[in-house]
Amino acid sequence: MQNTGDDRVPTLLRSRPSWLVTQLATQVTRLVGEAFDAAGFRRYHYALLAALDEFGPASQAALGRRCRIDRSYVVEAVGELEAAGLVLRAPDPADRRRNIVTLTGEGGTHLAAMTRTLDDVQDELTAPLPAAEREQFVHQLGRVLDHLREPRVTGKGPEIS
Amino acid sequence: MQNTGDDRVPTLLRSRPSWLVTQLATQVTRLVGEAFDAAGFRRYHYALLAALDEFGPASQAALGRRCRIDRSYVVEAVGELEAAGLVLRAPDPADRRRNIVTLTGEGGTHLAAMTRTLDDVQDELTAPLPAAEREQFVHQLGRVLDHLREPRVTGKGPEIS
DNA sequence: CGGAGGTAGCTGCGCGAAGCAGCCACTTCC
DNA sequence: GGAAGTGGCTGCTTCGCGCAGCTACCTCCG
Repeated sequence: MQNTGDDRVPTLLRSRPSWLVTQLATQVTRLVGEAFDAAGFRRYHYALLAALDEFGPASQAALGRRCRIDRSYVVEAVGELEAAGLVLRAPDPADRRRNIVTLTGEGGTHLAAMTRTLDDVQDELTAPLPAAEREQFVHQLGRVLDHLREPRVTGKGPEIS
Repeated sequence: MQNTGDDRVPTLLRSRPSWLVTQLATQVTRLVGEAFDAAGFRRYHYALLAALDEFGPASQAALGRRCRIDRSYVVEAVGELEAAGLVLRAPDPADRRRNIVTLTGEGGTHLAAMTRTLDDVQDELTAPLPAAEREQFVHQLGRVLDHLREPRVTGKGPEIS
């Protein structure tokens, strides 16, 4: 096939962070998805385990808020994690609306394993960036994300640190 | 409500480019989507117009390749653009498989208008970054994206040829 | 010149992610 | 003790992306 420049991306797209981010996201989703598939996991499972590991047992609603996951998905994902023996789900005696979800030892093991796998993916992701820029790149992504999450910051002094 | 740190994101997610990118993408999609909705456009429409403007008339397949849009969507999007009078679609006399898509004057006008709107979105997006870092940010996104797009490595060989 | 293989346009389907609505049980606030 | 809010759960919808398959057509090669 003659090279007609068929795969040259219009600069009006190519130069836009919005386009780059969304394009990048589909590639990343694919990459991460493959890693999770190989382990029989899904993205949500890992997020929940990570939240449990870092903040300890929590209600499903709290987990959803922390991981930015909708309640409906938390129900399903926690159910699957429970079936796999990675978490325990028990009603909260102090508040009978709640289910307290707890990480099991096996859950911690799987979390650690998946963490290693995911770290590899991150390396693959940031490979083209010089090591010195990677940390900054992550930091920038975080700042931009935070900004979009709550666009009316104004004078809200005390951070939630 | 007591502040139990319910919205603190686990660092295992928060520190990962993969998570940040996908989260960011959903926010960006929402933002851009709102801008496009207000103009009765969709993302694809703009991409196609931009490609036509930059590279001139082209077949639908070439447009898809340039904008990273699947053929099936190109069909639909070009149809809508044609109905709106922003492009012309005519069979190529030299190759009757092809439809040559051409930007109309009105299409150019709409492209310019949407470009301005989108530029505002980019500003909103990169607002939290110091001006000096924005260009670098875009550049980094581009490099990472290019890297993921052609990762022909490792003897894994999902044979394509 | 005729068949093989590739390309273009088009239709249709499936997947993953996100989000909303509504229901019931229960807690909390007034 | 009533109203409002929260937590768990089920169900539905939307959107973006991508693949499979089909027909028409072009090109290459024997």
